[in-house]
Formats: sequence, C-alpha cells, structure tokens
Amino acid sequence: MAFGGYIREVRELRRRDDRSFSLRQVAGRVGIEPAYLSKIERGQTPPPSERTIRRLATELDEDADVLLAMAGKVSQDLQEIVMLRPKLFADLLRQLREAPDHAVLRVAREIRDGDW
Amino acid sequence: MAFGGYIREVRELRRRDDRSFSLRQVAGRVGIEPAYLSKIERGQTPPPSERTIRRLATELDEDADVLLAMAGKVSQDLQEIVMLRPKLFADLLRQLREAPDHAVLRVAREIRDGDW
DNA sequence: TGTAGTGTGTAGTATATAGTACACACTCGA
DNA sequence: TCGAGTGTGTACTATATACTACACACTACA
Repeated sequence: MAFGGYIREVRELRRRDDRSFSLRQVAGRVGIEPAYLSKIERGQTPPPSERTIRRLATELDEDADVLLAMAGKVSQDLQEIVMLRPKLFADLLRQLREAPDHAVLRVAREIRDGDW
Repeated sequence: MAFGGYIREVRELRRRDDRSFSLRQVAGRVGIEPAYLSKIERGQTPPPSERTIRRLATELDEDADVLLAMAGKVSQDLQEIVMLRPKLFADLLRQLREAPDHAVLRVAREIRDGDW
C-alpha cells in the first residue's frame, strides 16, 4: 500500500464522524501547509520527514512504525539500537528475515520474561 | 570512534605491509577522488554513501555493518527486513535494546537451529 | 637532482530532501 | 446567494548529500 493513499483513506474515514479531519485542518494541526499534505496524499511528492510522519500518526491514531515503513523509512530510535551493536543485530535480523511471525514473537516473549 | 579516523588507522596499518594502500591508490580502487577520501579520513566531510562505505569495507577487509554504524547508518537490506514487518521487528528491537549480548546470541542460535 | 607518487586546500556541481507561499476554482450550509 | 471552508496547481526556496576537478607543496628514491 502506498503511503499517501493510505493517509488519505484513514483521514477520510475519521472525517465521517468528525468534520475537523479536513485536509486543511489536519495539515494545520500537524504543522504543514495544506498544499503539501494534498501532494503527499496524492503521491505527487515523496513521503515527508520522520518528524512529520510521527505527527500524522499521532493525529490519525495510527502506528508510527507502520506508517514509517510505508514511507520506506525505519525509525531513528530503532536505527540507533542497531548501531550500538551492529554485528549482533545485523546477524539477528538476517537470521529472522525468513522466520515466521510466531517464532519471532516467541523470541520477544522469552526475552521480555527475562530468562537470560 | 569516529568513522574517518578509524578508516585512516586501518588503512595505514595495511600500508605497513603493502605499499598499495596509499590514500590515492585506495581511493582509486574504491572509485572516489583522493581529495575526497582525504577529507573523509580527517572528518572534514561527513561519511560517504552506503555504497562507498561498502567498497571501503571490502578494500580494507572490515565488517560493512560496523563501518556503516560508525558512519551513523544502518544497511539498506536490514532496513528492508524491518519494513516488511514493522510492528514485529520494532517491538523485538526495543525489547532487545537492553538485553545482554549472550541473550541475543542465544535467541539467534535458537532461530538458526530452526526449532519453530 | 628530477620525477613519480604522496596527501591536501579550494572551488564548484548535481541531485535529493523537505518543505513554504499564494492564488484559484469549487461546494455547501445559513 | 454569498461567504467560509475545501482541495489543488504552480512557483519557489533552503539545506543536505555526495561527490568531482584541479592545483599545490612535500617526500622519497633511482
């Protein structure tokens, strides 16, 4: 799914119950020009910065990491986690690339339960 | 450790045994201008692109993910792994941020051994 | 002693990123 | 019916990214 089209879809859905979700008003609350948001939603310009995507996520009650992924980006805080131990996490991610969700989830659960 | 200084250190070390590791010759093999490599090594310009860092890594026999991390970058292929399942990997990475190396390694080993 | 090779200073460039600013035509409720 | 609000077209801009090109002074060794 393309980033812009998804934003438009979600915004118009919210708008059905709340007239304040017009393009202009959302742009205003997010802190960008309406013309820019219009171009973003129609894919006439590349997705905006991480900062702006995060504000859109908050505004539209969407998951920031998912929106960032649709925009072809990875959250800066995740990048920093990888950069602190690059070999460790590079290997791990490449191992997990093909692993089914449930296997990854189990791993996350084990770690969370702190059985180190 | 700063990216540029590390490159210089490694290159000069290689150079002790192999005169072909001069700044000019390495730049030539990597495909960039000597003046540019000079500025990189002295930190007078930001680290180069992922593509150029990878070539430097090959040339100097260093780990590309580690060099990229020193340059404040995360490999594009790793970013793509995260972007395919953003929620899953975002959660996992944030769980593992504080986990000790050996715990992460054990997780990687379990997955590799395929006990899904 | 001269020339081949070394690192570096300075100037400039192309492309991408991340937007702003303003005007325009349309629509819809009071 | 008119004016407030809507989305969009066009033109511009500032900053960052990722380099190239050329000239210069120094060194080393044949």
